[in-house]
Amino acid sequence: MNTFKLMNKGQRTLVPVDVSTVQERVYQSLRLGLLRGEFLPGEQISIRSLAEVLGTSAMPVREALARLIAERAIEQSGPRTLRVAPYLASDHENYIRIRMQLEGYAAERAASAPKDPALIDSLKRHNDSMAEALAVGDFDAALAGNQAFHFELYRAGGYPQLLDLISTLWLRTGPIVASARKDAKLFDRLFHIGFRIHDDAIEAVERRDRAAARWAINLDIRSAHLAIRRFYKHAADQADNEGS
Amino acid sequence: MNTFKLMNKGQRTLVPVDVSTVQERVYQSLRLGLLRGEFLPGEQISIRSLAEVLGTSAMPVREALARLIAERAIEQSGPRTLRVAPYLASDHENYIRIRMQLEGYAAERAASAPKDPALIDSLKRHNDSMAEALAVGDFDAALAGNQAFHFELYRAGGYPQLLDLISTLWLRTGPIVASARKDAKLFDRLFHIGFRIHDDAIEAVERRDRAAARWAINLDIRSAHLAIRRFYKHAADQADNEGS
DNA sequence: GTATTTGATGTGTGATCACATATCAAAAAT
DNA sequence: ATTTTTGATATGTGATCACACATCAAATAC
Repeated sequence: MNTFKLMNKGQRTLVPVDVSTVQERVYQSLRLGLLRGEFLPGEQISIRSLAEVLGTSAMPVREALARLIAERAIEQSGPRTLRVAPYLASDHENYIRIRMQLEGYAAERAASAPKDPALIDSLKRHNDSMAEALAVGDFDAALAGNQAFHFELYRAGGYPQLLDLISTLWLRTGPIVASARKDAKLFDRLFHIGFRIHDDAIEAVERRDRAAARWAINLDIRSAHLAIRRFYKHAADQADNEGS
Repeated sequence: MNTFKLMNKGQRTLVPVDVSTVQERVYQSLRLGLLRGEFLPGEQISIRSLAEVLGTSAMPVREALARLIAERAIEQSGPRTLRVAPYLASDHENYIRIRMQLEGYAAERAASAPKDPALIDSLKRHNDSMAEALAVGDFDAALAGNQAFHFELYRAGGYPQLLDLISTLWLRTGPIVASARKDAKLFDRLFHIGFRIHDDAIEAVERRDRAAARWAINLDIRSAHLAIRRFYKHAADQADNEGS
């Protein structure tokens, strides 16, 4: 008669409980939105408006935003105002340097890991999908492909904690990068260069060349940074001209 | 006539508003508690109990904990259970490697910055206060001195964002480090070694020797790590013996 | 005596309300 | 016509309540 109980107890130990709270889904939704550029840098955020759009009450949104504030993806610009972190040239440059340290290290670790043909295949696939998306002008898919490539590589480094830190950095700079799509020509060129650098990175991992892997990723980050800086500088100049 | 308006617009940009909400004070309080070792690794956390102790309602505590969860200082171990991140040897080792990348880089930047006698003085003062605290067996003050030394150094690197990342890493590993105080002998030796390494770091900064600064900080982190690993290994062995 | 059931207690989650205050446009006074 | 005042609206913050569920010990049934 206690057969059932034993069964229950036996399978109870580590069943990955899928308790998906409303707050969690709101959080993931906002996170995705930030990475896909659905929020502009500096854009004001309202708890109640978001709650209405997402079809929940204000409570889960409030908590999800609290988490995003803790990750510095959203900031409190005043006593009663939330906004997406705006673009600030010097801040962004700081983030780029930090990202080079962290992501360069992750790439280095990925290249040090035992050779994994499946990884190489997967990286190539992500990079190709990025190029294909670019060919048809689908910037959303290109961004997703780029992100998938990078995180697949970093995941191979084998540090969940490092991956997590890098994620929050991407979350902070996500809206800034994604907004650059407004200049289609620049965005297109940026990703074409990225595609070639990714190829170098894949080759470096294949050769298990740590230094080359780090170098490639750092070049990728830096070149993207330069393009984005140019974009915002251009936007600022244009705003000045209109203002005068 | 628009003088006032222009002034307002000019100074509006970065006024550091001091709206200290209850939530913020709760958050800072919990943060300090974590860093000072008032919570044990793996300890269960209850919103309502904390609210009672802190003399607030559950609401601010809930939000403060949400932020700490986002920073991975507290984790959700089950559907309805919060706890301080427990000690896990491999996880902690990962954090150590990441800290070496980030804090080593920060030290490097501090050593690259223009020479600043006030900084050197301040570093020496923090390091001495750590040694003095140690001499009278005040581990709380020693921990505080150690922390002050490190963050003073990193602050000199000039990257607020980097400092922020390092802070969250310290928050995650804080309870683990602070708990090691239970082995007074080990803790004492750990800090004595730290004192000497800090001296090397100060000297490196004085000479503006980036490589030496990075090396010293990395040695500091690594040696602390080894001591702490030994502490937890010893504690686990003891628990095994008692269990047999 | 032992195994099962039950019930009290404590947990995080989410909804709803009251509140102080920031913002902005309309109205009033100069 | 310009400046000042005012009032409506929207904001985040915090308190309180209802709820579903997990845990554990006491009570019950075997």
